[in-house]
Amino acid sequence: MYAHVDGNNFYVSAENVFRPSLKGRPVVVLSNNDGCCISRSNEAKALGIKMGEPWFKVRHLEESAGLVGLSANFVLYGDMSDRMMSLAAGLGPTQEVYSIDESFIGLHGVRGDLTRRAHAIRSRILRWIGIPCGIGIAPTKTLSKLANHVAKTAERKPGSYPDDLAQVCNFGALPASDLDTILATTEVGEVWGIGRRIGAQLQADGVKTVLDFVRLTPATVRGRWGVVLERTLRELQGQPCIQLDDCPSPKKEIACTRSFGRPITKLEVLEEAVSEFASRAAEKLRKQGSLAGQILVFAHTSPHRPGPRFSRSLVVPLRRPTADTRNLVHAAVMGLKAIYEPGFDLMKAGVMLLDLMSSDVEQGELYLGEPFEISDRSKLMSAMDTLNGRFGKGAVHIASAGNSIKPKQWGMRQERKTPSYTTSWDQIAIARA
DNA sequence: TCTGGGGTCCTAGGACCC
DNA sequence: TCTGGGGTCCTAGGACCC
Repeated sequence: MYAHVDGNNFYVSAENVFRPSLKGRPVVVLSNNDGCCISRSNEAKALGIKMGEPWFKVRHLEESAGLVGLSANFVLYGDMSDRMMSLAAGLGPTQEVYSIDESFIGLHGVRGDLTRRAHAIRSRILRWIGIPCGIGIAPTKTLSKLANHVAKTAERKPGSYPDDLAQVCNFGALPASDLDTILATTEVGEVWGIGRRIGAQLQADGVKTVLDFVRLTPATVRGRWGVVLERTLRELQGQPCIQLDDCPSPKKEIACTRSFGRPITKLEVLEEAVSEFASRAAEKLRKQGSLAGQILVFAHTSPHRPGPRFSRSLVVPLRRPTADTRNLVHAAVMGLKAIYEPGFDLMKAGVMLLDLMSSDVEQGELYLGEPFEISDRSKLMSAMDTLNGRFGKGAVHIASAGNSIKPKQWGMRQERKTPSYTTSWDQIAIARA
């Protein structure tokens, strides 16, 4: 048995904890550059605001409907997530943290009434952290996510499902006929692993509900859509195919990319941005103990704006695998210079580290220039990481990433950001009696 | 004026090997 | 008329997830 736990409207709920006056109002949290809505309160959903909807299209609702738009505060959300995950872990012996607001819990060996246990954990998370959660329980991961969907929908839209399934929904405790009724009232597109494209194809074939889908045969599904969807089908039929992954393997690629707050045309400014992206990516790389064999750099104009288009990328092989910021920045800037052309309003750029490998297997070399020791290089980098950890991001950085005296010309727009209530001493929340 | 960022996996096709 | 069998590696593109 598996449980799936996730926070309702997670980013908005995290903001609500520190600004209770937002409760009951339509609130959205915006992506970087205050671009799109990436989390919506129930009231915002009720206004018809879609996931990913551009802010400029819904902004008029500030006046007419009291809509509140907040810039994303990922530091706050990350910290609230850690707290929520540690409580969710109390549900069973193993946990897979699947995303910032979701985890799967393995329930193997857990005795007693699972539904009651889940309700208790849910109350604890609400009381101690302030985040409302949904919990789904079922024999497979895919079914547990679906059960959670039912738990949430039953709470948000009374009458859509039996009321007693609200907040916590345990498929394992349901008679088969009740489960069929639930599957028959749930659209096939709600299933984890069925996206827009395949959802539309299934609909066109007359497979409209989850029950319709579950009644197909694995062979049919495999023949038409492949092994991935076959696995989803089997999971829905109750056959576990996706293991709990409680010890995630290191990333195979690491990216750092950004849209700019305004168009950039000058190479010098781009060089600063790309240096910064490569530095950030290098930090992530060292954190997971890897080396990169190649680095990709790209820049492009906005796909939404008229005018001449530009979009280019280049993969720069590194002479030898490295996690040294200086090598990675150098390679990224060389790549940028090779693809750059003047005369375009560039709106986005980024780097990706590719061909990652463990730093345990670093290959030495015969080098006929200045001799160096591998360990000296990593000492410098870990000194940098330690300083930045203690004194804040960018306290020590590479010169080509710009300096703090001159304001960044390529920064993001973030006009509505809330304080880092839980992670910064000078922004800590103050309780008043 | 204005549209995010970061990942994974699978498949097909081409080049190349013996 | 008719054109082997088995394999690897790489890339691009498509689909999905949050």
